[in-house]
Amino acid sequence: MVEFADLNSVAFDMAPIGIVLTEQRVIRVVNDVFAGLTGRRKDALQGLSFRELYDSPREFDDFRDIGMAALQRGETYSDERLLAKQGGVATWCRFRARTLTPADPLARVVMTYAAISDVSSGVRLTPREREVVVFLSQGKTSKEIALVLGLSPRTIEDVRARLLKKLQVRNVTELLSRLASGDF
Amino acid sequence: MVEFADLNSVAFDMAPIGIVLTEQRVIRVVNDVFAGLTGRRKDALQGLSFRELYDSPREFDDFRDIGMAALQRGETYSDERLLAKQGGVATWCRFRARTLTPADPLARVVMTYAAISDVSSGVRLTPREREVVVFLSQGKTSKEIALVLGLSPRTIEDVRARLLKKLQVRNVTELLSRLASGDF
DNA sequence: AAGTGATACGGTATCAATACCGTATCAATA
DNA sequence: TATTGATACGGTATTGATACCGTATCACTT
Repeated sequence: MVEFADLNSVAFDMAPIGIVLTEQRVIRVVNDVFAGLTGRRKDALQGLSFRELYDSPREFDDFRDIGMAALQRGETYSDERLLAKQGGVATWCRFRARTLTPADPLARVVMTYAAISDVSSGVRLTPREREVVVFLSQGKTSKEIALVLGLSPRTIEDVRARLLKKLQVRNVTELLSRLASGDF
Repeated sequence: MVEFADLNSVAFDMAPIGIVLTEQRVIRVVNDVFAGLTGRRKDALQGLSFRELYDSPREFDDFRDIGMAALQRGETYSDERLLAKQGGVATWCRFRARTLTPADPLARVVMTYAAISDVSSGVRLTPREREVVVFLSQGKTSKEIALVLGLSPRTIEDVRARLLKKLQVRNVTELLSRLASGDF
């Protein structure tokens, strides 16, 4: 049987989720899965600024402002975001962050990235479909959605049908379940 | 600055998700967050069978069968499920599992639990309700669930009705939506 | 100029889900 | 002992969802 310290590092590296630890936004530790998400080698990530992983400096700064309040309160911050992969491909991720130093939140942060779906290889939804899927995820019926959008319930059923066909599922609950688990 | 090995274990323990490594379903390694999710001490979890974390042996066995196929293919298995906390409170989690030993999947598994919401608003779900809500979150129909559990579809509809009444929602999609957003 | 995909809407048929009615067993407990 | 809650099942009625049929407009692209 493997010894305890070894198992710890195995659990860290093989956890089915990307993990990265930064100090003042400089990458100090990553696990194998995170390296895979970024399409870079582990040693290439060491010491790299987190800025390099975003497409634009603005995206980078956005998070610094958005997540800061939660971090200072010692809470876990979470959202969904794109993680840039080398080669232009992006991965849609559930992102979570927690600081180890609430007084100076960015001094040491542990972040996780759970891949939801590859936007590049995924199915493209139309604006109307994206609009409706939000109402569907709130448990609204076709009639209720039609009322809000000022359309015929029949039209909402059309959008539902298009969504089910595009994503190859049998009902809306399965659609939402697969969206949440990143099957698309 | 702290040395590398230390940072690794910090990243492991402070990652904003629960991580647990099991060997033949016996808990070998857990991080601080997982211990917190279960309401138990880290040392109390060491060596414990995973069975102890579920209310009934049936709930325990359910997963073993459901996730096995994906694990054998070396893929990450994921669903949403309730993790029982000591004291009766349950936490709705995004669950992910990956085996390190595809030939004998349960020999060594790393699992993560990302807390979605505490079902803590005075609502207590029964074992059967918890069992069924997992299938519902996968978009399964009453007939499909009845087949798997060896019950009448009529009985599954009873459980559905109890869940809707308990959580004061009008349909299953709304139930799942509120679970996912932490409204309970 | 023709074709394609998205939008919007109507009808209809079928299946699933929800909401009631009822009975019955069983375990816990007041 | 009586009651309560969970489980399990049957019937039935209504609403919602899904799957087809059709037409039509509009923007965009071959």
